[in-house]
Amino acid sequence: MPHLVPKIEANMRCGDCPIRHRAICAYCEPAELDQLDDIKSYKTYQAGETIVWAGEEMPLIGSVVYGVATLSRSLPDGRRQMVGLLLPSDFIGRPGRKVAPYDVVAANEVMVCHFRVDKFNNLIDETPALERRLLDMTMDELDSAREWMLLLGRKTAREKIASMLVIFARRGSELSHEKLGDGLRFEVPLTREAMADYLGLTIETVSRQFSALKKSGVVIMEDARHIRVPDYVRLLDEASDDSDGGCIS
Amino acid sequence: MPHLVPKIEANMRCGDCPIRHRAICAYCEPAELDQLDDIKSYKTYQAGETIVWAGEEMPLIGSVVYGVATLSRSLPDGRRQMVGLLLPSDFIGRPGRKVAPYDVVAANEVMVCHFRVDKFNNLIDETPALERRLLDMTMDELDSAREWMLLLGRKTAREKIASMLVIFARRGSELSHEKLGDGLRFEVPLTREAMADYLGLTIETVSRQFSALKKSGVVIMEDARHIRVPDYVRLLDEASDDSDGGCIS
DNA sequence: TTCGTAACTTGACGTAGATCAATGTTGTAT
DNA sequence: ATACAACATTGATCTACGTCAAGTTACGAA
Repeated sequence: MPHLVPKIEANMRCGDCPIRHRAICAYCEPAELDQLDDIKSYKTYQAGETIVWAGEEMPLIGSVVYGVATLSRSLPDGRRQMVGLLLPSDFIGRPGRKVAPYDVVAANEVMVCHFRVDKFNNLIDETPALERRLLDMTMDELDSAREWMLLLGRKTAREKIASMLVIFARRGSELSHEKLGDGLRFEVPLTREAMADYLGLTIETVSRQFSALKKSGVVIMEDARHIRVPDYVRLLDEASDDSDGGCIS
Repeated sequence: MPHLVPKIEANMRCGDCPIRHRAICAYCEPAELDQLDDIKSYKTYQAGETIVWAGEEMPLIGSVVYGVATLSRSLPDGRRQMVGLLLPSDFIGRPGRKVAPYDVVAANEVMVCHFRVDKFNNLIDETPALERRLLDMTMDELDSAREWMLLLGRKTAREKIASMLVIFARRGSELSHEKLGDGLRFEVPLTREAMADYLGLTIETVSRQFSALKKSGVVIMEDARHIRVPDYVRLLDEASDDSDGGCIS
């Protein structure tokens, strides 16, 4: 499979890392980056591979460098809900935590920057820049989790799909450095099943709503995984979102 | 309305505060508590009163001292989803945030320990004990938000009600210092409407599921707001929860 | 090229929970 | 006591989404 993944070497230094300014290390000084360099290593996972098993010992602390990973929980009978989507620069793990509460699964090929768990736990206690960054990232995560609660509890299937597409559109425009707007084209980085778990729906409903949005002309589907949005505001409208990517902070 | 609220004076010192060891101040030394004392004041709100309006300037940073407050978001057409329940010691606000993203509404009589916003923002930058506590609390919140996502996305109405009752039961046994177990009696601190918003249901469904749980003998309803649980494990079972209040951390 | 499998789509039908509409209950003000 | 309003319950009906069951499509292996 040919893929457009940045060429990242196993020996890359933190200072050259593509997520340097958005990840846990964003507030670090060069000297602090050196310390991170000493305790990190890169590892890639294939699509579908489980990175962390819920209920087992937390094997890693780290950051997503590229790719998309999913965070999910299950009920005893197997019903499954995704509780987070990990995009490049997102943090995996919780300092001091022994047991993983969620499954982390690679949706694509994913590269993770691993930190040695014990070393990282020590480092974060001594490095305010790391702790502060983690606080800010955790609060952002909490805000998105809460926004997702609104989606799960109150939105219709169609609104759920549209909301998700807005997220993918934002991510796509970030990756391609294109401005969000009409005629936008982007990839859907999840299977129908993963999307169903993300949205609290079934595969069939996801599929039907895609077809419905296509029929209404809100999206044009090049294939099952590639979408074009002729009218971005129309899509936002379908999502029934209040604030359109407005003021954060 | 006679109520069993602790006698808390407006001039109470942080060292005497009932939430001293669980709130944002939990890790503070006496000298740091003195600093908090200087920038705080207590205020009470009546049931139904809005403490913070979503979209307006964030008027406060603080902690719930007693009572229950709700955190919620709405869609433009009025659909409403509660995204958090604020119990004693829970923190309100986000350092540095200018605009409130959620409504905060008192469900009962609520006392809040207000910090002066600008002073608190300065203090947290200088006080690792505060920042670390906020990080830990925020991560706990994130875990509960994600657990709630599982509930909203995948649980049936009956499981949702049972899960909520487990939360109330835990809170009740905490307040009364009784051990969780059979024959437990506790108060439901929310109206049917607030519960519906919490669970992503309608009032009618909430009411019907209460009746159904009553008919099955899972709960005994003394009145609409007071519940007795003859068999606590049975209730846990109805909630289909995986971990029964097991290992946190 | 054909086969096999995983991902996806579509249709027919069933159902949990929403909606609409009374009715009952509780607490407070008069 | 009475009246009113907020809160809660219950019933009848509707519908969005789930379930079950065929098909397609895409794609890598032989």
